[in-house]
Amino acid sequence: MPADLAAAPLYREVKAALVASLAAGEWPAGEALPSEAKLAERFRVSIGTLRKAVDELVAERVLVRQQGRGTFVATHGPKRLLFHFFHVVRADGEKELPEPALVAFDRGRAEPHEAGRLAIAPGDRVFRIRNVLKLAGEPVVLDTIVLPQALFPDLTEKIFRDRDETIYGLYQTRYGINVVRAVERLTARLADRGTAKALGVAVGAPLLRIDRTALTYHDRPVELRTSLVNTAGHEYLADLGKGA
Amino acid sequence: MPADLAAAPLYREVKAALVASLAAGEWPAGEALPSEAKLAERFRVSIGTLRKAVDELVAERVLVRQQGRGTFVATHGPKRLLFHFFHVVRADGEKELPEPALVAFDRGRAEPHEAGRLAIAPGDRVFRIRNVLKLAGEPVVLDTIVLPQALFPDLTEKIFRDRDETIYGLYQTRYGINVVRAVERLTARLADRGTAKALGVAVGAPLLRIDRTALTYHDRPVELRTSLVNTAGHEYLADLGKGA
DNA sequence: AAGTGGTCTAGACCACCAT
DNA sequence: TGGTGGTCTAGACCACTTA
Repeated sequence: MPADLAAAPLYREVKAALVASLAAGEWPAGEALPSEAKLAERFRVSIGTLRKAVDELVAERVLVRQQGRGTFVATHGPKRLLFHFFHVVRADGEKELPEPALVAFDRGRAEPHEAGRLAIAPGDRVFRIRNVLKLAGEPVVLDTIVLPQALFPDLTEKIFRDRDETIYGLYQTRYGINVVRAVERLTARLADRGTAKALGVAVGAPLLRIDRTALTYHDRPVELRTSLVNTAGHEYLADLGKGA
Repeated sequence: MPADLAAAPLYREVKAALVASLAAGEWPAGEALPSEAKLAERFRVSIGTLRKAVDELVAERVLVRQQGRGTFVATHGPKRLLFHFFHVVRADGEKELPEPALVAFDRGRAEPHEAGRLAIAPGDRVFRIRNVLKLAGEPVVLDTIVLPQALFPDLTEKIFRDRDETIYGLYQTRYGINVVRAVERLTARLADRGTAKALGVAVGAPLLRIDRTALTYHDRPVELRTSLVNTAGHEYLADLGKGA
């Protein structure tokens, strides 16, 4: 009997099954998965094969292993934010946790270009949230977040403002939406009046613009974010070739 | 007998030994390494352990495996350039190979800030090379490359201009210098007169500035490159969370 | 057909954590 | 002490390339 033409290796099937369970919320954020021995039994594979599947999810930072304790769904704490989702650092290279201040929280409709990137229909309801991020007390980044209301049904300004965790942490713990990846597109722009005022720069000053699409399992988009960064004293740090 | 406090796993030692051999040029660019069975024998480890070491080097794109053929030192061809070291894409997302045009080739001395990043002494001899990169026939990027002369002893304008491969390919094949990683720092700047002319934009137009340090084995810096990008029709694409 | 990397398994032992 | 992940090994078999 000929082999399947596009037969995926067993460990990929196991990985896909794990991702399906994760996407279904079988193991909530921070929860321990069953032990590797039990998972291997459940999928009827050897422990080596199971480990290879988990290895890949650990490399993608979806899962976290802790020797002696178990394997966990990675949580969105300050460390993960700083190391993997916030690349603006001081010009001297020092990393610093941004301090967000809510500027506006509105409801609206998705523009066509937003709808395309969010995989929703133009005109669908969205939240528009605006934040100023301070670094060392100085406003450096102006963020505009666009969220499909369908994914965050009961979100309110109060909930957003009173969260005691990171923004992606809120998505994860309250809405079961786990951001696992993001794609960023960077361009240079000139500051308009509103932005100049918010960031304390001159109109026409050069700004770094970051257009981010945040994705959950299966590369489903869940958030759009535009960041305007004053790079007078900060820069965007990218590391190529480590596995990116 | 107590275990070593900071004992590295065997496969890490094997990996370090492989990197040492690579850095020493034991297997030149594009050459096949000995088979996994032979390498396992050489390091006196099981094939599984040897494979784990090679796995990591493959993930870092230092080595390339080809089933049925062997394991090779990764070469710097157009594909590797496009996928891992050149992140400027058209605004519609299409990737395109840049076409470089040499603008200037000079010898000079390292400025203090350059010396720091290149791990050489201020005043050491360097090459300064300026390129304009065209995309779809239009000038989009102005590159300034700084190279320590000590690492590229016989480099001349003619050699640089007449190469029939990528720039990193030239470093690799002619000088045995294999760029395996790069760190990029991005900021927004306004175009000065010279840059505006080279890129065909107005003085004061916003440009994306990329400061890259290219590294070889053991994170030794080998090249500094400053790119000024006209992001009117292009953008810098970064993928977070895939392993970056 | 011979040689290479790719997958899968089974089991032993170690290091770490909770109790 | 028992359970967890981490390492290392040995071997079988498969898929692919080259000649």
